[in-house]
Amino acid sequence: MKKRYLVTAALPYANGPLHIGHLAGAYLPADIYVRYLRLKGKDVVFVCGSDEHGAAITVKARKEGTTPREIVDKYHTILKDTFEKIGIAFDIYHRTSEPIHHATSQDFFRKLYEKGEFIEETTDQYYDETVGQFLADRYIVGTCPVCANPDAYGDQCEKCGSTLSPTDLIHPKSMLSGSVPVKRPTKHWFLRLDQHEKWLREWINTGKAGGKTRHDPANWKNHVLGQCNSWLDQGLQPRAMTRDLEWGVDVPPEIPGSEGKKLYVWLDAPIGYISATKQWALDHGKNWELYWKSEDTSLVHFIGKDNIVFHCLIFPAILKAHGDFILPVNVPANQFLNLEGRKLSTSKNWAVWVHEYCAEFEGQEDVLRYNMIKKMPEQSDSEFTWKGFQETNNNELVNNLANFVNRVLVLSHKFYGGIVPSVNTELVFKSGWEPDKTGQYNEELAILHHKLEEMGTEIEHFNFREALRVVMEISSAGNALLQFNEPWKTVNTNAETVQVVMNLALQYVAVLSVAIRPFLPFSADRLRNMLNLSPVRDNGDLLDLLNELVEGNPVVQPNHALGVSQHLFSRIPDEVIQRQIDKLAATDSANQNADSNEQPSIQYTPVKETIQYDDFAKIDIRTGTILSAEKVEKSKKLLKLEVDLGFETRTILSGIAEHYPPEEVVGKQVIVLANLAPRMMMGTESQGMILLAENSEGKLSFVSPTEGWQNGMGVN
RNA sequence: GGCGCGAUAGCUCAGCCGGUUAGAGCGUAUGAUUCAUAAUCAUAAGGUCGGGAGUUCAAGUCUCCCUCGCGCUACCA
Repeated sequence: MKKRYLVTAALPYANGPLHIGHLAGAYLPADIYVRYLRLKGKDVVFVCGSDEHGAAITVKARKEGTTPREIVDKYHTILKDTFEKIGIAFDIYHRTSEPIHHATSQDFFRKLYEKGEFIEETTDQYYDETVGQFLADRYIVGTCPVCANPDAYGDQCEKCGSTLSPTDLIHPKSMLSGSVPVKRPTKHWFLRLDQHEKWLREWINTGKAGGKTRHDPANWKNHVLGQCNSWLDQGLQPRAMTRDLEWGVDVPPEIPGSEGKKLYVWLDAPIGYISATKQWALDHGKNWELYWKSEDTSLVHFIGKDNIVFHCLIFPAILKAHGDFILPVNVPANQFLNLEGRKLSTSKNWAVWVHEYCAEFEGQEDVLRYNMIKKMPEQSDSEFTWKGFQETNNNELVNNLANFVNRVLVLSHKFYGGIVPSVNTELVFKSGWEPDKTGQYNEELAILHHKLEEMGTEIEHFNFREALRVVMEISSAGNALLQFNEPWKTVNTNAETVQVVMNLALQYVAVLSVAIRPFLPFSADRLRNMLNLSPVRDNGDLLDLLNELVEGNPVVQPNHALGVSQHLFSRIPDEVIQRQIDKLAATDSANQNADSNEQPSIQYTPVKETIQYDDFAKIDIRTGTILSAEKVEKSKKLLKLEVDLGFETRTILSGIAEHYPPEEVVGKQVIVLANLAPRMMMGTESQGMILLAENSEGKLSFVSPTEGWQNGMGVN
């Protein structure tokens, strides 16, 4: 194990609140890991913060008639507050709008620039001529080519979730002015990822970089390695590190051509981890560089699977390009959590919002945490259901854990007036670990020690579900210990043995009060209080506990006066669950209403700029007949058509494969744009364009003369 | 279309470099028990390991093909 740890959790984007998918994906595993390390007395810093830049925030601000600043302030506050309420124990929750972050990322950019890590490249981007501005992907709306949603953004369709690029949109429109954007060249700085491919490949697959072993790939998750290699095998391309944006970190002004350019999220967000660490160090009189530049530090990024290549390839490349920084030792990305059989969706409001949960289930934060851990999508996507939430709470937290604690405390008060009995360690009794096993006091403490170590090993390997299961085993064994020995029956006939059993049961409870701390921090505190023990300190308390147990020493001493038992967890009745299920159903029907309301209001695209007859006269449109059609290999949308124009036969590629099977279009008479410059697509030259009518849902229909017509005739 | 990951008991998931009758938790059934929030404990039933072919003395575990889910990514005049 390394000397110190720096743990990061993905920066949540400050344009919406936190839902359970975020929690189960990144924040909870990170929190458990960090709390565990602290319990083991490790030097660990846990950083996170709001990601507050980018076009989506400006778009949202524009929509709501407010400023980006107000948007990020609002959500930063909600996010920070939610994390606190649900017990995610960051050392610092920072934000990327802070000056220290702007300075840090500019320094980073400057360094890479000076080292010649960038190439400048000019590309065509959509530009809005009426407002004189380049358009970010999110500033362009149009019809989604997949689901025909007329309000899809240039980077993503929020209705069907497809990832898009602005050129995918069927009728692109600028969100700023409503005008049709034009393509215009713009210069940006690209990181030479291609030059980093070789060492990244070695580092990912062998753990070696710069001749030193940095990590063991066997400890990385399959899907993480798989996705990285998928990218590496396809060849890394230079990646733009800047954008034409209005809301973000400026490219350092002394760099020529920097006006109007902002750092792209690839740089901005991960450097947020660094600036957060800097701010934390300032606040606590520490040296941030120890955590980012010392080989003794273990850097771990907790993220969701959508962020894998970014944290495993791009950010490491950036760190390496800079030269002074360490690389992550693991990136334990989780998969996705579904809700009641469907993907979580912020825009469809298909989610359980953590801040709402905290308000509606006050004091039951740990119940959500417990469920999230049980359903953590560690290896594959998983599913949260309210019914399952209720069942795990009632069956495991109430019936098993809380009940065990309660019966031990109640019996202790009943038998000994709440004073921990002393023990004769020579006596034997029935062990709770398996039926018919004989127990002995010190042996049982050793088993507890072993279980805690097992829990720790699982956490260190990012197997949080398994770790939690091990903890619950202690509670089950405790219940069995009572069951087998039946102290309520034998307290008078075999008082001495009952004292040993009850004392041991209290040791179980005390061990649990520490063991559950990383998972259920609020309950751990309550339990300590019930035991009348000081709260667990996040500073080596587990280490101390392990040391005592291995020596055969009890962790609650004889004669210690216990506190009063309260219920650690309460049963959740059907009505409460039903209310949540109804709430989701209401969301569902609201969505459906919204859908059906949209149907009648067809959005007509605005008529294009007026042209002169001469412009039209340049266009040569002819009648033609499709002779043959076949699917273009490796393409989803393209059909390769042979079209008879009378005077000649043309090969034309047309993006209609999703609308028409090839056999259905053969023989159809069509209208062809005949003097369009030929263009190579998928290795074939397309010599024209078939004209099709398109409706508001993106469906296509051939246009042809109403009567049979000769081929090659003009259309005017 | 390409690539990656996944598909194992009713449910949620473990199964490392192939090796005895495939595991856990929850649920279910039966029995025991009553200190405890009708909680607990024991025992049992339940799987042709997504489908098909192959390699091997031996395959959930390796290879190939197919189906489904999820993610990344390409083409879209």
